[in-house]
Amino acid sequence: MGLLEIYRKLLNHFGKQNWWPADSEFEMIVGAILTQCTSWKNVERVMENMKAKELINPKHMMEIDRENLRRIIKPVGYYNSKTEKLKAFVEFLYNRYNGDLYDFLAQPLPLLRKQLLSIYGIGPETADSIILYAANKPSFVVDAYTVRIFSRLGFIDKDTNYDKLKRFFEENLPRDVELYKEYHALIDELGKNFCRKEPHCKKCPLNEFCGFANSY
DNA sequence: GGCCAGGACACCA
DNA sequence: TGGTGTCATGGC
Repeated sequence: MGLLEIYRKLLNHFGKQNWWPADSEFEMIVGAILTQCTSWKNVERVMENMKAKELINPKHMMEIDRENLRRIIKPVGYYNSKTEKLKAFVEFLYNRYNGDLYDFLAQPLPLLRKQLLSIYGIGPETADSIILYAANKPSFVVDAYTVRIFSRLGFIDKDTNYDKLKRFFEENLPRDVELYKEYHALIDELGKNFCRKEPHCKKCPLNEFCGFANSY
C-alpha cells in the first residue's frame, strides 16, 4: 500500500474535511496558536468570544493589554504562554511587515518557514499549518496523530523526528496544496476517532493495513 | 475522577 | 541532538 491509497481510503470513509475552518488568514493563525495541545472544541468558544470583541484582527491584537487577553483566552488552557505567543506574532508582524499579514505570507516558502520558526511560540507544526492553510503553500503538516498512526502502520519508527517524517510525506506524495490540506485533516480525524484506544480499531478504515490492530 | 487534547520552550547532559 | 519537566483548562 502507498500513501495515496491510504489517502483514498480515509477520504472515502470520512469525506472531505475542508480544513482550516476560519473566515480569514489571521483567524487561522490565532486558532493554530490557541489549539496547541488543546482540543479544538475547547478553542471554538473562545474564538467566538474573540470575534465578538473584534480581536481577530492584527491591529486590535496589538492594542489589547495582556491582562485582558489572558482573561479572554483562559478557557483554552496554557493562557499565560499563549498570550505571549499571540503578542509575539503580531509584534513580529508590525516590526517586520508594518502589520501587513498578506505581505508576510507572500514570502517564498523556505523564507516564510524560517521566519515563522523564529517567532516565539511557533514551532514546526504550527509553522507548517500556517504555511499550508493560511499561505496556501505546500508544506506537509505532521502532528502527534501522524506519528502514532504511521508508526503503527509500519511506515516509520515511532521516534522518527518531525523533519524526517515531513520529508517522508513530501517525497512520496504529489506536491499539491489541496492534497496536503486534506490529508493532514483526514489523519487528524482518524486519530480523534480510532487511534486512541484499542476497541475502536475494529471499525478503523485502515484496519486491514494496521499491524497494531492485528496484534491482539 | 483520571486521562488527554490539532505543541513549544527552557533546561540539562 | 535528544530527553524530560512545565505550562492549565475543560470535555469525555
